[in-house]
Amino acid sequence: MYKKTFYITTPIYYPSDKLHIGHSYTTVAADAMARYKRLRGFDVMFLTGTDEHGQKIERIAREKGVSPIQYVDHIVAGIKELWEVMDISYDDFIRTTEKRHEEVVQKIFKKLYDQGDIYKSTYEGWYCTPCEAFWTERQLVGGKCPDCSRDVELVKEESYFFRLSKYQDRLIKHIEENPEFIQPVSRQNEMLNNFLKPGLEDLCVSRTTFKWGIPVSFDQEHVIYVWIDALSNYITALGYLSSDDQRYKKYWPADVHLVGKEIVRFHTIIWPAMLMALGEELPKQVFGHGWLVLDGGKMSKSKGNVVDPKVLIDKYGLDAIRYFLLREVPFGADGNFSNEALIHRINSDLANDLGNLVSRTAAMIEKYFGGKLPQADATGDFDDDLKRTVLQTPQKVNELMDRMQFNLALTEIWKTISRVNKYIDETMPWVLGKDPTNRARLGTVLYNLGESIRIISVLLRPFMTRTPEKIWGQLGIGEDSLTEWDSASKWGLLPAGSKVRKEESIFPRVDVKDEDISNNAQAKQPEAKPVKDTDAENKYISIDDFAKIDLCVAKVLKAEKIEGADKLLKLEVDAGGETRTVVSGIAKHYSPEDLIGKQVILVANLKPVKLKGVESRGMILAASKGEELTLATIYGDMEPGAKVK
RNA sequence: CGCGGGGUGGAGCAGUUCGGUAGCUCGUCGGGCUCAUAACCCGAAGGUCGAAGGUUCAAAUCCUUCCCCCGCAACCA
Repeated sequence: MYKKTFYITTPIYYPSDKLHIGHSYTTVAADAMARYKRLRGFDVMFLTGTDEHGQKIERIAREKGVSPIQYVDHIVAGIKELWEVMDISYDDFIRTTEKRHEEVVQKIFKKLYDQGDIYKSTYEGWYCTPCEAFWTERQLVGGKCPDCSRDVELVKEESYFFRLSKYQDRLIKHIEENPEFIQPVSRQNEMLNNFLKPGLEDLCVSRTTFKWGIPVSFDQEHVIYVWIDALSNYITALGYLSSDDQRYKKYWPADVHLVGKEIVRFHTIIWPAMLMALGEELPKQVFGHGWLVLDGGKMSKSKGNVVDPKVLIDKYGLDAIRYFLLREVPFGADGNFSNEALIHRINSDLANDLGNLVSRTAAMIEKYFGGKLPQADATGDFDDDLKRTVLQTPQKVNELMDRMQFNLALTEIWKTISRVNKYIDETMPWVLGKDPTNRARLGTVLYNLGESIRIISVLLRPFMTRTPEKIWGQLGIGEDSLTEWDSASKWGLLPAGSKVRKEESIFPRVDVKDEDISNNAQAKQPEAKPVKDTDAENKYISIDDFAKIDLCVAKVLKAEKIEGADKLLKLEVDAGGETRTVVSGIAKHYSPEDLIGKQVILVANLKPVKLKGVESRGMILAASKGEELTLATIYGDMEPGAKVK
């Protein structure tokens, strides 16, 4: 039988370090989509992998005293292990160091060269010798290397270029005629206005400054730079230009490339242009999702605030993490990641709503019917409304999943869970249980609960990989016909007489007191930057360094103690047209009423931080020695907001 | 004027396309219930929708100006 195909990819990750929760986010989303499509009957191809070449890997390997391939082998093993732990159902994992990839990349390069889409020219850039890195004019920070802040020199290098500019007009046309191509739409405008309309420059696609890459087959001095090497993974994995291109014929063009918003550009400009040059079809869609941000700031290795998914899974369980990632953030927008939010989701959605629903239902079937699912032959009030709500859910979930709105799909499922919980209160089975004449009605109520839970469990299958089976275990479901996707649209499949057994909670509540809910619980302290300046230079800061600190006069409007903290006061200050909340550790020295109306000095651009659950935006200056402390203030009156320098 | 996103009850968000009772989740308070994981159900309080102007019978929504936050600026999902 012919099945419709569905080809979905994640980016190939750069194995310079362990992956963090952001990579998991992309991959879990792709996995949920792949699972959903499989359940809908598609022949799915789900590809992920690693982008293993480049100067950075070469350098890190050298620092560690191993060969690049040894280094990436090690990291990639860890990545595969992580995907194993996260139940990522990828169909293929491509590594750019594999022969099947390298050979085809060389062919692609040669082909583009032969047809004139790649030409040799010179590349002019700023070179930092110690870092062995090229930078463009715009990348430089104050004319210095953005990595090490040392001087750079202008260097000309022979290089191959791809005629990106040639495809500019066709790209613009394609994007404008295919609104589905770039999702969400906001990214489409960004690409058009920001990059395409102003005009594209030809792209440098080879390097001579490092060796860890795929050599240009006809010019051994050059290795192929990231663009052609990495992006082409989406077709080399399918056997494009190889002796066996069956999978390419079957699955290409991709239905969706799932990418983080920062690489939308490469996937919607460079990659399509390459495909146009090759005369191949373009992917149907590139979906750029947002980021999980931590403490309002981007998660990154250099900031040292990365969250390790494994730690979270060990602590809270895989399905809780998968649920959180897909539920918490509208797919496409940025969202906050915090342990606090995670625990909230686990407790309220998973433990209280879903877990508890399963528990109370199983407990009642055990209690009133000895664990044997009763018949449903005494319908009554609320039944129709319950069934209608439950049976409407699959269609809603389908529609939302087709638009990759994971969070909304889950919201729909949880609305249904809520409806089912309400049904228990409406029908009050514990009251029915007291009067034997109500036995048939009680049985029906419990049957309806069991059947509702079955349908919910089926709908959870794309998102959660362990929980549905746990539920089936408790409801005595063994047959596939009761767990297929389509079975979620049919009422009454669960056979009476099924053996129901209350087992341990599928989602235990997390005791918040035991947890460190601060966002930094999972974050490493940023490593101290190696000192690069000489001692003499370090002793002083420049006027520019000082200028980074934004000090201003602020007037205290409100002050109050913070519950549960003996040193902290919560202050509302007027910082000149702006009211800020600042948490200050001065409660032992000042009482709130002392402070109202006082003028203080505020460090206005200090990174916000949550103290005892209150977000503090800034810091009040004070002088202290030992136990003594006194606030810094202004000599005379000054308007709030006035700069201090 | 580099580009983009955002500023809505205590927290996190929806609503802004095509103006017309400001909605959801969590939290708080009150009530109900006791089958269940101190869970579940019902109700209530709480918002000058970043600021100021303008258009309009009517603005969170349209226009103008401004302020603040975040990100991007040739490979950090």
